Amino acid sequence: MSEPRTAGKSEQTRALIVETALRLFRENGYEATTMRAIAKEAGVSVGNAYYYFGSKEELIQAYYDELQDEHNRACQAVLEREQDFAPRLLGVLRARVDTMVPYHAFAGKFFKFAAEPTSPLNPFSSESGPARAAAVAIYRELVNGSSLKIDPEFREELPELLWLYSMGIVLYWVHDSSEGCRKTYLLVERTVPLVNKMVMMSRLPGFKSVARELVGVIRDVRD
Amino acid sequence: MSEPRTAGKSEQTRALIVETALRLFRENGYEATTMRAIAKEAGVSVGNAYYYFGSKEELIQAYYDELQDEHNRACQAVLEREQDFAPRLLGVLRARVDTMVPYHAFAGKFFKFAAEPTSPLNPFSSESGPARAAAVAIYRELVNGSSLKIDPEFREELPELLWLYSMGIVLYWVHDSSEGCRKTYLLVERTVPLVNKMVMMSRLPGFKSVARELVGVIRDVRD
DNA sequence: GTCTATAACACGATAGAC
DNA sequence: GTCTATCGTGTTATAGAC
Repeated sequence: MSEPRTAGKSEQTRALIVETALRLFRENGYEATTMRAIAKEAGVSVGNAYYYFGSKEELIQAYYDELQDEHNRACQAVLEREQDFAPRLLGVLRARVDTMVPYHAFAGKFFKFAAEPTSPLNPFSSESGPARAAAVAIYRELVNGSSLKIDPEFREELPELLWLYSMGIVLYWVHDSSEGCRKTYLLVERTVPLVNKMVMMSRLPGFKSVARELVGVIRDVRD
Repeated sequence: MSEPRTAGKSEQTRALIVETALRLFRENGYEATTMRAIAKEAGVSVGNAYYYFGSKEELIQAYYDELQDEHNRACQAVLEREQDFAPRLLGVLRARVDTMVPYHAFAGKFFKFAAEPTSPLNPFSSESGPARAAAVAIYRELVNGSSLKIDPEFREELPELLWLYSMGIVLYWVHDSSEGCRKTYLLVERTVPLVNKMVMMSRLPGFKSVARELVGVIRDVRD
């Protein structure tokens, strides 16, 4: 019978490799960091690194997971604090940007992989399904915990729409070269009231039909 | 004095390399096609291929340029034929998808580079400035040639907004694995009436302010 | 199952000769 | 402008040790 310690050791090695990789990525950039350097710095062999991670790209998944955890924690605080829809949305999106900002310098290199349809890293892939579901769940909690009075069908789809909106913010952020990503924060602060206004308007007669139609489109083109 | 033929030869070699590369990309995919294979098939040395194109990635630019030309031609036909805003938009977007569909199999590999902020291939880069301006110009002609009665400030920004919308369609298309990209066509057909309706509504009192605010946001966060 | 050590491979890219 | 030779990289293979 093997000790439970064995599994612990394995996890330890895996974690060591990830930490080392992320540190080197941060210090020298993604492309300048070689698998040989990661292995050497972590004190393992190249073969061992490949035993745990099928490719250099796969190391990025660990970074995504870390980001997601961090964002989740930040969101819980926001959603406990705020009651209304707009401040909740603002807080969640600000938290999203906050967690990403420290990695802005090399996020672009990572983002490249997320953009590839065939990559498991892309947020629409089946492999990203659980991560995506977790992210959408935040927006569902955001919506459900607020006193938003809108069409139930629209309310059902709103979390996914908000997640898409957040992906748009991320897309802008990746390309934002302003100091401290000031412009991304500006984009969030200026668009949240707009989104809020449009959501509110969806109740008005004459706009219900637009909202309904929007729901129909989403359901038809969703994978 | 060198003959003008010399410059012609250079252009000839360059064109030969591009043609060969695009053909091989199409036949075997982007990643399976090596620079060695391109050079060999074109009858030049690897070093010579790199003399004309700084990287394998750079060969993709030629493909983009080709797509853009094709789309421009298709759009002229549409814009001569249609007068109203909605059919013009529908025609232009359908043409956009039409020109891309034959390349769907390997477009994803290309798209990856377009997503990288540091790449000259990305549509928001300064190197893409002229191509982007040409693309936005199509939407400007689309708007100006139609009898659309909207706020002048909003009208000024609408072409860029429509271009962004078209980029969203492209983004969806890249990930669309339905036969013949049926779902992308569906997305276009279902969202164009929605966009049209929202643009029309921007005239109504109570929505003018939203449209104005949107214009303000765009101007503030634009690079 | 976890790990080392080293060699080898194919590729993108570059150097330097002609 | 064009070539050949070479480099550095991600990745794989081999051949084992514990």
